[in-house]
Amino acid sequence: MNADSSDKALSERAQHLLKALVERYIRDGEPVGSRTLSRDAGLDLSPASIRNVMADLEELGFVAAPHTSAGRIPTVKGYRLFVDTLLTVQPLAEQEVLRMRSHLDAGEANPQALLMSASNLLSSITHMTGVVTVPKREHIAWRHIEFLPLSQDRVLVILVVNEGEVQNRVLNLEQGYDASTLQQIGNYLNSHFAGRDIQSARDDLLDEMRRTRESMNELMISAISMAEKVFEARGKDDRSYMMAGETNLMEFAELSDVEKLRRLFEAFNHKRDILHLLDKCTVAEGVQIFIGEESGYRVLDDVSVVSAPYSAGKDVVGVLGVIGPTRMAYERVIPIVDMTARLLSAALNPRK
Amino acid sequence: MNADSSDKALSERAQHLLKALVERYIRDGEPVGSRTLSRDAGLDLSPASIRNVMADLEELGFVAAPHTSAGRIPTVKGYRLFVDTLLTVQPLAEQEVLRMRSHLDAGEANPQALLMSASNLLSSITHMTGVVTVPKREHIAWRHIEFLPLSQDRVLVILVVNEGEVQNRVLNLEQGYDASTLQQIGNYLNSHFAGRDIQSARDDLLDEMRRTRESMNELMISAISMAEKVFEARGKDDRSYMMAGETNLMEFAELSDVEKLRRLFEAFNHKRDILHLLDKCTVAEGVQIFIGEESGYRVLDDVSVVSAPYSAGKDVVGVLGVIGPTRMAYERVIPIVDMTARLLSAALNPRK
DNA sequence: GCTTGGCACTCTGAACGAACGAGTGCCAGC
DNA sequence: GCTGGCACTCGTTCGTTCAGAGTGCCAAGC
Repeated sequence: MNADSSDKALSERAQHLLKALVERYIRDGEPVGSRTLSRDAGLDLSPASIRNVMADLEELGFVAAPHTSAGRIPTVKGYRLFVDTLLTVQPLAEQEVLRMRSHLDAGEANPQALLMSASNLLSSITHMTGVVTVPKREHIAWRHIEFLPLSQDRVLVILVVNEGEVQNRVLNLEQGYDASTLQQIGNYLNSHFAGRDIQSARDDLLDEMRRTRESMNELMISAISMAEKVFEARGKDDRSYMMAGETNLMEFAELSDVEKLRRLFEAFNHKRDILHLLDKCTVAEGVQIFIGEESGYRVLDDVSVVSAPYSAGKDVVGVLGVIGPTRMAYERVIPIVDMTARLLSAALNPRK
Repeated sequence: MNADSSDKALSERAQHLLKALVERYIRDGEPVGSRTLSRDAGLDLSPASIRNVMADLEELGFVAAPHTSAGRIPTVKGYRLFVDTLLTVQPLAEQEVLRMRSHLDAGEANPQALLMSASNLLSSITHMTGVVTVPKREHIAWRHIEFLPLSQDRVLVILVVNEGEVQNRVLNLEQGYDASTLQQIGNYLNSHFAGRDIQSARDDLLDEMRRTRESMNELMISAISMAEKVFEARGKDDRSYMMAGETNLMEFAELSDVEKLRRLFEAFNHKRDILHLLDKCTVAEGVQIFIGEESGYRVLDDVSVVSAPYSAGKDVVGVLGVIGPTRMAYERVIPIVDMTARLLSAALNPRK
């Protein structure tokens, strides 16, 4: 009917058949032929009629045939239409939500452990790879800093921020400090900055450093330089993520190429590309999906990413998601990712 | 000559040929035929003679032929003899040692980072997987404990032991404590136990708990219970390891079977088997090698583990090593593992 | 008595073609 | 516009063939 490829004019029937085809392909992983659809789609059409529709769908780029005498498989464009408008999301059973909640709670109040737990949850119930970015907060609240002398010129700095996130680092100094001096520095910093935003604390410190310069007592200079180093350290490995279930991906037939797997796993290790992609999801409202090449990263050509932002308080602070083969059960994965994001947000929310 | 299979009586020539065969096979990865050895082994023998020797070696179980018309490949027993008595270890070049040392030092004084760095070093220069167990010390020195209130019933405990190893954990308590009470508990514990062995500190605490029982003030009881929980936490994830370069293993042709790789990677994640194996190496003097099935763990049937214990001070505290295909360049890997263990020991040694 | 050339034999892997099955595209008829 | 029919196209599988590599064994030679 429509010779040009304006997507709007997809007939009711074509949509229904595309949906049936995608669902079937996701289930079996094999190209779907016209005979199968004739039996399966519930439209009471002969294979020949279906072939006509298929020819249209192929011309419009929604499906493709691996070779002349094979059935059709969805293209990325086909998957996209499917998840955007055709897919019927299966809401999670009450019981399943409870199981997820209990998995996340599990007594572990430590934020790091909580993220790991969420990642594990995602990977275990989807049988794919779960990923959770480390929260990136606009405001990081200074809680406590502590300096411990290790030896003559080495000092251990422990910085606690937010709801009990602990960072530590060993500093090599030119000059030695005794325990009580370090204690004083710590006390000074804590009394001034506890509860405040760490960014502004940093600015204040730098400001003060500039203003008073020489006249400043030596204690303060060391305090600033130490605190500075801690900020730096925090800035660096801030953007990161937790992953779980990487090996799950090795069970999928479409990823049985060792070379592709290697590249994928290396991308997981280097984190950069994955982080860039996930960062894009921060702005989205709810679940966001990248299908195959849509992500724009070569290594992710053969997988899809289903992600959702999560928040702590009012602000979106991170993204979590699932990475799996393009041929995944989206109608199941989407609500799972969505719910995990909600549960994690709830767990991170300072309940009072 | 020797019809029975007593290994002692391997002729000089047989040993020489076995060595040549193993070296050749490690280099090329293909079964080695008699013609090749005739050209290559420098023995000036015809292929026919070599075939005779090969037949003997096969009967004794040192080599095997994948099929009738293929050359021979070493068996596990063959590799074993090779690494035990035939192999000529190539000492590391001075320059290489320096590069390794600088990689390890890299300014990072934090013990955790140091271990990771060693693991990375191993994997990057061998192109295989590096592993370093977290140190298990006989004596863990209590350095500092700190209690921070997070909310009404949640307290963050930070425990510092040894040379700046920081552990933290969030405790959920029935009863609330205010900041100054927590401070007092911390002060009490630190003044009593700083510098002492953590095991004995624990015993003392338990002792004291038993002796004074009711009469004990509430502060102390909470101190003990908190400390106890920290000990527990420490005990649990104590035995662990750092790994690097897992993906390197995916480049080896002999490990191109995705299913095998999956099992191997899952073993890496579960840690249990690998830890058991590595623990065995603690007792060994120097470099210890497990070839294929020798390890006794199915998942490790297709790989070899080259390991060496490392120490801090006088005590052996951990093991590091390399995991790679059975067909690896042992003469190169052995000195690398050995040197890395020495360098790490040196870096961990409290230099004064 | 060890070493060696010769020779028959075995096995793998690649190349080839035939047979088969699945599925398509197209056309003519309803 | 739907449908049955038919020719056609591929991929897969299977058996066959052939070359190559390497062995085992035997008999001759030093």
